[in-house]
Amino acid sequence: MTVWDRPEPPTRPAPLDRERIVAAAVALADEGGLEAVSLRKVAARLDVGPMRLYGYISTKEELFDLMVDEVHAEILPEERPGDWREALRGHAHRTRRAALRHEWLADLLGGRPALGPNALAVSEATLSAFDGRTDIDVVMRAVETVSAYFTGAIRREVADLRAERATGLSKDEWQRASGPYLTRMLDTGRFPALARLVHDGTDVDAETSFSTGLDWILDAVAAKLGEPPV
Amino acid sequence: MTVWDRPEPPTRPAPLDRERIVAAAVALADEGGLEAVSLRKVAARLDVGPMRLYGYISTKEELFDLMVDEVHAEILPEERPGDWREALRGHAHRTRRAALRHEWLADLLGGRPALGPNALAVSEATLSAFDGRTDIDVVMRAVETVSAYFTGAIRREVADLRAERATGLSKDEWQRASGPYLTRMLDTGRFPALARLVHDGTDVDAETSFSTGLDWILDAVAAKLGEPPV
DNA sequence: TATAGATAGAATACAGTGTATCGACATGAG
DNA sequence: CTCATGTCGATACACTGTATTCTATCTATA
Repeated sequence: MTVWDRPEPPTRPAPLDRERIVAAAVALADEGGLEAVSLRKVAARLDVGPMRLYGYISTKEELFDLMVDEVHAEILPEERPGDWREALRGHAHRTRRAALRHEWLADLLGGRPALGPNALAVSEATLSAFDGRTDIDVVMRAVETVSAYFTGAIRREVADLRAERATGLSKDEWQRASGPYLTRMLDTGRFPALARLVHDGTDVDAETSFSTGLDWILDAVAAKLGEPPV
Repeated sequence: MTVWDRPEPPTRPAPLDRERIVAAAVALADEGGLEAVSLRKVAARLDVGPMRLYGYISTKEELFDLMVDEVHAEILPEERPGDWREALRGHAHRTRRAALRHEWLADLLGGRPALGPNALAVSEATLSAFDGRTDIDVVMRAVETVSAYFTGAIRREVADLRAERATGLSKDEWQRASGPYLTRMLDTGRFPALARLVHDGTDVDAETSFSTGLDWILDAVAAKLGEPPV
């Protein structure tokens, strides 16, 4: 009679709590996207009836909010940023990387105010890089502008990624050669400027494009904060 | 026997087409948000069985795409913009206004590539304001940056609007006084920079904030396009 | 004209969804 | 031991997107 043939005790399910629920939901979303997250599936993954969840969560939207806050833990900077520029840039890039790890984040980003503790901590970290500044309205505008930018940019990047994946073609192939509908549209001659851009524009990788736009905005912010232009 | 007592002919339903379907869907969404749009309700509004729609649309997502393109008709500029700056600014503001008329647009914006004819026409209009420029990569980055910004900014604005509406409180009241959860969080002292900003920051109306951020970015773009700083 | 075939449309069906409600059971208090 | 309380599971409801199947109506041919 060893450990191995002795039957395990009737494994009473590990006690439920929000953390476990959110973790299960995140796992599901990572695997199959947001639409793979259903309360029934989350519950199943925890060996629990669907209704149990309502003891910890009052609606599915709330679960989504919790998921968003959960990944904000990954967005927290590890060390104090050197200056405000580094803080804003880091915030943007870490959010982007989190969204590439959890693509469903792109669907939720900006969809509702993010007020969870981790999200607040992220804001705090970013803002604290502006400590000592008195022009706090400019600071506020700066943070808002940058986060509007990266929200939009990340959404677009993920959207493009999915579209690309759906056709199984590389972006280059898709845009230039085959993508039959778009090619046809551009060939109508109704969109000359657009056609020229698609045809002659060099396409840069997503990260560079993200960074470039971000840096432009940071330059603008610097100007508004009264720093001398480079 | 007048027209009035003569029974109408058995009103055979107006012939179905995409336009009518999309219009019905948009109407539903305007009234009750995106979640009020179900194929059954759209069909019902057209006095038609749900399955009829599949002759014109192959999936619900496709319907959403069509809806997005439909409102892009409202985003088309009425007259040719004076210069690129006016073009970009106009594009942003018209998109914002469209999203305030059709809040559900905020949920869809940036969620998938917008390639419908109207969306393409909007891009074309914007791009054509750069006609004659040879630095087309810079132009591309400029357009992308600006549209990333307004996508994100619009989403946040609508999200805030809804949150505000949900509590029935004015933004001011909500942020400062009652919003019990947030106040409690800020009172923990864990978010001093954030607390200070919420407390001391003057809150400007959404439109001004949108415009300000946009203008900053346009300034940055101008710099990159090699125009002298103001 | 009669009949076969094609086709458009409705009805039904299925596998899921979020969530309200209700009933059993366990646990703690008197 | 009894009773109250409160937790948890099962059941139920109204709805979703979409596949399939059936039934009329129209077309074309014999």
